[in-house]
Amino acid sequence: MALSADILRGYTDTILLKCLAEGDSYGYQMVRQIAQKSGGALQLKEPTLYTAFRRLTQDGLIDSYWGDEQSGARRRYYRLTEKGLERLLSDQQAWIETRQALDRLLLDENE
Amino acid sequence: MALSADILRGYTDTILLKCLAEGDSYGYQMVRQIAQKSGGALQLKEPTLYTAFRRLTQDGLIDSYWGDEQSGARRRYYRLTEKGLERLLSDQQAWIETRQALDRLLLDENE
DNA sequence: AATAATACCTTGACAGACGATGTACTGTGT
DNA sequence: ACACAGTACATCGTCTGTCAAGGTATTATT
Repeated sequence: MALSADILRGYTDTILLKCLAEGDSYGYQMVRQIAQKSGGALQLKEPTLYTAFRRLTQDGLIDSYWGDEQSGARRRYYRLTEKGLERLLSDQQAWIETRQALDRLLLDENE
Repeated sequence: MALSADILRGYTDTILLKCLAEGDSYGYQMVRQIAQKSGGALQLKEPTLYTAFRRLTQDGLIDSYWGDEQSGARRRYYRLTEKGLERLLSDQQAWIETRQALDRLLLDENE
């Protein structure tokens, strides 16, 4: 099973924030972390990823710095800001409420 | 709390199918039914609604007929088709899996 | 020397949600 | 009789997020 784009729309930002809450990371790695965590269900596409990074940076929810790799390609690391953490917490709460509302709207009463 | 647009994107169709699975209905009433069921969290907007009706009709998931109101404004009733019911069932299953994946991606392990 | 993998990034097209707006009829208060 | 709110239908144009396709550069493998 793969999660469709539209279904995820609106959650990518939160998914990225949560990912960074577990430690600084960089684009390519985050794609893999998220794929793994979702059991392969969510394969974030690169344009989606970098669009989100730009959005989150502009909103001051994350910032970034270049890693000093001795070998291999350069990496831009992203870091959660204080404001980003606050956003994450409120997004998590919103998810819990959304989940409950959608359960009521989509499923039968007795399940 | 109000569900934001992007969060719902991709679910409106399923929400409408589920609503019709409980009996034929018409636009205006469905908006109210859904608002009530979600505890006011989801106020479907009319352009969203009619765009969805067109989409679902085109896909053969619903069809419609004019009611014969003795008084009051005319109403276009919508009805779930066989194909629509099948889609609803698979959408419900998809939601359960999406919910689980998002739980893993958005929340901490111990909750 | 060619290929795959890692790692970054952008452009352009597409689809869904919705603010604004419009039509038409009914019911209510004055 | 008339204004106004409510019911009920519908569309246009804008905005936003996603992604297929494409591009650059470095390192590892064959």
